[in-house]
Amino acid sequence: MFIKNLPHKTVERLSQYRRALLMILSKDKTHVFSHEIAQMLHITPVQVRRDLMLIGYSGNLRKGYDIKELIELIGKIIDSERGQRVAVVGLGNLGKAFISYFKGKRSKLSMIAAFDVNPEKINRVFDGVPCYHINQMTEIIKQNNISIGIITVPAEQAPEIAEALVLSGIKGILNYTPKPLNVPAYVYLEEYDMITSLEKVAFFAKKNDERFK
Amino acid sequence: MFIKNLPHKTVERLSQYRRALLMILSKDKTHVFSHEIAQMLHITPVQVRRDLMLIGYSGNLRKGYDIKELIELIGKIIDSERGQRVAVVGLGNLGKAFISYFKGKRSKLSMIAAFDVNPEKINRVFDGVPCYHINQMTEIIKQNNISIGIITVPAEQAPEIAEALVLSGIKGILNYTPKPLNVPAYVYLEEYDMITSLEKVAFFAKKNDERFK
DNA sequence: GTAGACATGTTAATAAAATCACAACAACAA
DNA sequence: TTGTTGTTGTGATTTTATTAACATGTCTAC
Repeated sequence: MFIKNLPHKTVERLSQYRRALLMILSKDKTHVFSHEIAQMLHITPVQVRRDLMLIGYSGNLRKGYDIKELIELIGKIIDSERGQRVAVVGLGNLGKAFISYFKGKRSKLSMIAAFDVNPEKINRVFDGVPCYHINQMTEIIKQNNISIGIITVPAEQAPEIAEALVLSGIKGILNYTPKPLNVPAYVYLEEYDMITSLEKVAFFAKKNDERFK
Repeated sequence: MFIKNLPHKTVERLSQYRRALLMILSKDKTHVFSHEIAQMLHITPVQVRRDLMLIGYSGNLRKGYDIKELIELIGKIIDSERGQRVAVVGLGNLGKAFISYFKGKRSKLSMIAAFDVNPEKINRVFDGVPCYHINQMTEIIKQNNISIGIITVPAEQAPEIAEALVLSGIKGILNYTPKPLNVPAYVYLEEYDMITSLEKVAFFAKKNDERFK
């Protein structure tokens, strides 16, 4: 399903809507109102309705949105029909954390492999995900048609890893190192840096504190 | 130092500018141009200049910006003069990852404590940070005047932890669980969810792939 | 039926963020 | 002196994201 130019933020929220909806599916409810979704995610009902409008979904005026239908539609939009395979590069604490978080989330994304250089980790399975030596990365990525890579190695190594991923034919990279990466335009890159986030919190916490004093 | 209403994104970038600048301080350079900073972070030079304008810093027309001065000024703006103390709640893989990342970053933020319920972790020190039982959280937070909390516990427990943090007098929370939290307005809350990020990458990777084919 | 309560869907308005475009200026070379 | 180059600083514009406002529709109560 194709919808032209879905805003970045909307894509993020769709992912969250889906998860929230999956959580309430169990509770024998079949429909949900925009204000209920909004409350779960602490955003406004208008925001929810606008997002759903953008993906062309219409709810029932009296009953709200059909939960199952909506979950399915979101899937059609954000998931790739044939699924996408993911690998984590760097099986340190963060790599492990990611795999654990990921586990059990059924979806079109599957975590196929981890890569590391530590001999104690290689050829072992962590939380269902096998770990290989980084030397084998290109080979395994191509073999398994892995299209998304998550970088959780030490910062200095990030650029070479990124380059290798790109050469292996990866389509998207999620970079958790503080080192900004350079990738060609046909590879989608998302970067997140914990320290920046923390400093941001620190700044606004301080500011808030002054304001409310 | 007070500057009214610095945009969120600018605050994030200031943190990154500072880190980038600290990295090049060593290399006997004393000045830097906006396009150099921009290149390091993969943004535009205009963006850099605009941000610096917002914090009221003026460079030298011919030499660029004085690195030391700029680092200092950024510190004056985003750091709290008396420093801020941080605690991690949940010493699982993610909690550990955060502490490791944090280590060695000199700054006005200090990582004071971790909390967990696992007896094997309690009363031990991980990467220089002592771990206590969650029961002691309020007490230790107050004692040490900790003002920022990072939540890395399993999602179900996040709301109660958040509430406890707020009651303990925390001023800012960084929530890594997928559970959206509710906090009073005087507490600054930042949320980040790895799965959402991954799904976003997956979506745009897929889209990019179609577009460039 | 018809008024009231309460949803959705959407256009319009506003706010936040990024970019464009260019004036102003310093150093240098001819 | 005068042009050339390459920079900063910033008003104007554009783009992206959010919020307001309200028309429209459906059920319920009377």
